Amino acid sequence: MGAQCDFCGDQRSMVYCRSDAASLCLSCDRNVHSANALSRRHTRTLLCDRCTSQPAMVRCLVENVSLCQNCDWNGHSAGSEAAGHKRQTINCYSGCPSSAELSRLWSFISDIPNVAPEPNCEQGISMMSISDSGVSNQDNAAGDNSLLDIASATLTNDLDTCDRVQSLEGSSSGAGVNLLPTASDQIARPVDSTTPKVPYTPEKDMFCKDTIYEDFCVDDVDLAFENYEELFGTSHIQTEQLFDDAGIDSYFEMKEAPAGNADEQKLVQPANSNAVSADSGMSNPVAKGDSSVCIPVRQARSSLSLSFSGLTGESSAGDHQDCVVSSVLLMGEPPWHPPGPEGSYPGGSRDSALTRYKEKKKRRKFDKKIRYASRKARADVRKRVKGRFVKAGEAYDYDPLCETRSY
DNA sequence: TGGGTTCTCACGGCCACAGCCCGGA
DNA sequence: TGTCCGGGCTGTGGCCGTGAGAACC
Repeated sequence: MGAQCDFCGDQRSMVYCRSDAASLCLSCDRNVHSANALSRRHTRTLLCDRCTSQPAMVRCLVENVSLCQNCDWNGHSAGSEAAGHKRQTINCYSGCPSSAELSRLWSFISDIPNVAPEPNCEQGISMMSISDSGVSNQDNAAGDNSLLDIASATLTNDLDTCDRVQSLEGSSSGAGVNLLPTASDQIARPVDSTTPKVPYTPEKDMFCKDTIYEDFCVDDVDLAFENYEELFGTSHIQTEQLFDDAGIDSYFEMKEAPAGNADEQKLVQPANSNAVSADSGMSNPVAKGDSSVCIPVRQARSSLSLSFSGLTGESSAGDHQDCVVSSVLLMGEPPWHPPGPEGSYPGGSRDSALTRYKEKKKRRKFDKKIRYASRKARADVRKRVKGRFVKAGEAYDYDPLCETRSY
């Protein structure tokens, strides 16, 4: 480390905020991200110990350093001495966690500075959400129905996932490149503050212990799907196209197909693209509690890579590293898929599901990519008259902040 | 079956202004 | 060659007007 905090310029920076593209010390992190509800939603993670400029994705347990994707790959490439180093993924968080909470989140960090609770951040840890992608010290409270838990569970039910984990443990490039855990399915997955905290059992993720899918809650998934949209910018356009290509109806038709084995389901899937096959992964019965049927992770992964191909040059490595999509695509069920035995639609619920989907799609702006978050933030709070911006200090009929009128 | 009316939806323009971009000093 | 300055341009969200298409009579 050694980089100074971008905010105060005084303290050593420790965390990286992708939304702000800033390295911050913990104190400034709390100050900056307790300012308002929007800033509290920024997901942060540790700073890479090696380059001190990128968000860390994994923790090398041997070298005891946090590494970003590039440094990880560079340092643990096949053939290198460190290729076999055991690594753990590093959690993201949002909200305003205290130093104690961060200590629990990052147990491997011994020198977390003490940070006083932020009075503006009334909920503390309850406000905080942890993006669990591999490591946490929290016990896995059974029944905590978190999306990420489900995502992890989905992975852990797949033998391929074991391969994946092993590949993470071993070489990060070269011969193992095909099995290389993409940023999308390997690393920290930010979660909106509204998403429940994620309990975690390290053994579960790292060693593919059995996991069950009880308490799968569609509401959680809905939340996550919103997050996915919110966080993903461009790449979700692919997702829309994905649905558009196959058509949402085709998806529901697929879901209504006789609940046979996976092969039968494959037969009724639209087979026009790999992207659609990602859908097939999403419709996999894994989340129904059938641990005997697993998502073909390699298939899903290849689909993921297609999805990510939509990232433009403007997308930073961090965009890849956010990879909420992994949570969504790998979690076994589409976000609007209702819970219930066999995942079937009771009479009439198909229409409601379709309606919900359409409403969500309507709310979304798939074709819009925010290029300048600062401008968006300003526009979000700018006063208007009949939708038009007004000069500062002039009469307005709409204030996004308080929805009051000046006259 | 064709014409008229109504409704829904999509799209673009408008507004202010911070910050980006780029040319010139 | 690098830095600074200033002017022009860009992009942001909500509302409204307009046109296209669907639905109905």
